[in-house]
Amino acid sequence: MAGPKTIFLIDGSAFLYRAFHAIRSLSTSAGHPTNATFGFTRILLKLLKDKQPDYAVVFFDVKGPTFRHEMYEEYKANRPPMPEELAVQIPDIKEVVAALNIPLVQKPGFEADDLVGTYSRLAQEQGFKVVMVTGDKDFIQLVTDDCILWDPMKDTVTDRAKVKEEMGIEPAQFIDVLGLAGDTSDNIPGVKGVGPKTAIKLVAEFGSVSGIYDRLDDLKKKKKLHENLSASQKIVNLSRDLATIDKDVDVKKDIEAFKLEAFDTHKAFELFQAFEFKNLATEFAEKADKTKKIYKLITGINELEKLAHVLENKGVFAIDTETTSKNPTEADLVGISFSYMEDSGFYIPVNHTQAGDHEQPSKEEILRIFKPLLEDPEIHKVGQNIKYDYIVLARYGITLEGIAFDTMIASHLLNPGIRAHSLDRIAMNLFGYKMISYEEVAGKGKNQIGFAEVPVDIAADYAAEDADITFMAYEELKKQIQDKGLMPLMETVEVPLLSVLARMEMAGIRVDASELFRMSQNFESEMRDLEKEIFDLAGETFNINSSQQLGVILFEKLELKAVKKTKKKTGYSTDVEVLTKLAETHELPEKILRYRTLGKLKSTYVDALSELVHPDTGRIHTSFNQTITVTGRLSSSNPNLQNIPIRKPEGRKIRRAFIPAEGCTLVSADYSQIELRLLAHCADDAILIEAFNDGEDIHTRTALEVFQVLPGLVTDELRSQAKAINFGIVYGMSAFRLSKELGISRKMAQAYIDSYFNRYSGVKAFIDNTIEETKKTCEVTTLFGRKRRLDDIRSSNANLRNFAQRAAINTPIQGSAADLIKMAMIKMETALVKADMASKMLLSVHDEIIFEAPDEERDQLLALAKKTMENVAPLKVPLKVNFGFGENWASAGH
DNA sequence: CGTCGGTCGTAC
DNA sequence: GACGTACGACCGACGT
Repeated sequence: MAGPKTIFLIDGSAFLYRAFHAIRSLSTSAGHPTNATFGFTRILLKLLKDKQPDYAVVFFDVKGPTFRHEMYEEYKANRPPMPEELAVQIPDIKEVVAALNIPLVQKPGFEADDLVGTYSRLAQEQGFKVVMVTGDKDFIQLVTDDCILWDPMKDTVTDRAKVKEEMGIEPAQFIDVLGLAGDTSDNIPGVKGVGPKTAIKLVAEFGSVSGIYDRLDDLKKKKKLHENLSASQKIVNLSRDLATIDKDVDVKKDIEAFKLEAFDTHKAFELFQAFEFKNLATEFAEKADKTKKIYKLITGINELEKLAHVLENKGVFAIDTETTSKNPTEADLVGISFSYMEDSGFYIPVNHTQAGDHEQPSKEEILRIFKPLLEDPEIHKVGQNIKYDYIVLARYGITLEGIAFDTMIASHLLNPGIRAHSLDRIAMNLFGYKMISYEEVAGKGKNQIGFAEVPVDIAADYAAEDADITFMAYEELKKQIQDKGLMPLMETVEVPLLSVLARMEMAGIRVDASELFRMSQNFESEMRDLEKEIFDLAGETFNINSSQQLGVILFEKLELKAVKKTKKKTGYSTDVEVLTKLAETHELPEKILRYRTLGKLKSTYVDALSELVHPDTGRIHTSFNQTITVTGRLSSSNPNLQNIPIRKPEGRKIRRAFIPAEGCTLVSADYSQIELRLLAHCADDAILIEAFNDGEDIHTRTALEVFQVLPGLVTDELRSQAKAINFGIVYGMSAFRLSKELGISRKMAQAYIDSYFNRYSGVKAFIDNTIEETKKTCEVTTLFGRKRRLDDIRSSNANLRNFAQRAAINTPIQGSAADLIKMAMIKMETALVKADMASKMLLSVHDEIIFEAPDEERDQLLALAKKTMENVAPLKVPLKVNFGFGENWASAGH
């Protein structure tokens, strides 16, 4: 770049305050304030990005008296001390400045202003152009032809021409203006009745303070002003001196020292991550130093055998498969990668179409070499979502044994509250490492190619990196899991479960495709009829699926009384509750309700299920996800088989399409009242425990307790109300909700709740204790050591706090139930193998396990499951399992 | 043509 | 405001 060099002199102290006040509140999850740090960082980055300076320096004040205090005792005496919230951020801000490699200068006894003044002079003397970065008008006095003032927050520039034009004075004369006007914020007195405007006028006319006093008589006509000026000559001179920025501070004179260097990106990344500036952290995450990483493509038979041998000797390694599909049940192997030490990885192409000059050993050859290794339980494997690799390898006749750790599961156990457990995110969080993205190797959008089409050399780096990072993450996450006491849960529950789930997913469940097809046709025809009736009633056609359009029809065209708004207040609510109410006054809402029911069943279930029937197996293979829920429950997707309808007859019919293989029966085993039993156990509640120990009907018992009726006088109605209360307790229900649920007054609902807690005093104490304890640690724990952070329990926002309190009650109950059924699944799997049975576990629906048993094994399975499931863990109350079986899922229910 | 928030409805 | 945990279809606004 031609022309003189430019230096930016940054008034750090002023920006501290401005940033602090500009952003009202921002803090880390641990509560450390970060608002000033964030604001300051943003200003700095904006400066660096927009102006691309070659030279810059930040100045700060130093705490303590300055030479101005010596001149004037009252200097800044009216300033309150720096707020504690801001003071604690100053070290943070200095760290940011250091990480961005911006020189920082401060000097005891001087303010940032004086350093700016001094360096602006020095820089100009050394041939620099100067930009003073500040919002403070006092600096106008320093403006020259080579020194301007820039306010980055307002993006305004003040140069000599502007000062002359707007004030009619030279910048240096601004000192006299300040002397006359004073500065209330610095507690510098000026002339009474003289503000900036008058001061500027006076200086413009008389040239300076001394000029004014030389010709004071010229102002005789303005009596008051004359009087005030004469009375304060001493003060004006003092104020003028105080406002004069020192340009002769004794400092190092070398401006070249302020030449900027590259950021310390890694340090900046770590700081931004610690401060929880997520976007900035991502921005600063390094395209890490990949030069030290050694990734090798392995193709020759000798090399393959050598690698297998090394892996065997290491005893633990990371494995990752590359395939043709995200769905493991239909994924063909494209390559396999391994890593057994940091910064190293190996890729074995198995089935690439773009092999280049590389020989590709045959699939058979590779599998022959690696199969013994992969099936050896003594050789430990770690992976990222290794359930996927398990299923893929199983399709090639390899049963992955010795699975020791899964980084995705570890990440979730450590932090179930977030959903991002991809290896990319883990690498970013643990190492600040940006991995090669899939788009980078395979393109994106419609241009994206399959992994098999990615050239082998490129694929090798991508795939080997996956294994490498997985191994590195394993070593780090293993420590964290140990530190947090989560290893027992990991080793005895989650890791053993993963292969159980893999086998369940592979098994799938058979569906009667023709039955689904029939249902789809029937729904469609009824929906067509309904559609016609709806349009007739509405007097026009519209999209029935659009609640927005429906709202307009109902509440504007037909002028039905709107019952409520939608949650986010974006429009009229048209949900079941509203439409049911409206159905009393108009025919249309009922038709809509029916249309909705059918549409839901058709699109979400019948049609979606048909789409997902596996071409080879004729069965549906869901995914059971271990790393989604905050409580530790499993979730199911593609399709979700955990929300197949059951409550209403027409929906329940869908279960008839789920059928056993030829010669088999579907068996359903569900834990009875598992959450209430866990509540009894956790709360140690005498009545609940007694009721379960005596095998009572728990809802009837609650009716007895809450409504204080005699045994034998509990009607169905009372039992059903008690059931609602029992459910509500586990969820932390309010009187409002219970009153709506039961159609009673809020007062009455509250009375029921009071009565419940009066009788079940153990439950009451448990709830109170749990909330108190959670406040201390911000963490809840299940019976088996699963943890969930609930920082909001300390929130000043009542909404967030109440939510956290309800979660604090529900999570130990729901989560312990999840732990229990997971353990039951593992034990069932082992028991089935041990008994050498052909029965298979197919599904798990929170408190229920679905099996497929050969007809002749059915009774054996019932006995085995009863024994295994009911004895999965000793509690203060017995566990009870109910069974059902039949020729489809509907009849296997109870 | 994808993404994303909003609404609604299904399960335990 | 107002009951915990999920998945997913559909709409419509918005950005490419």
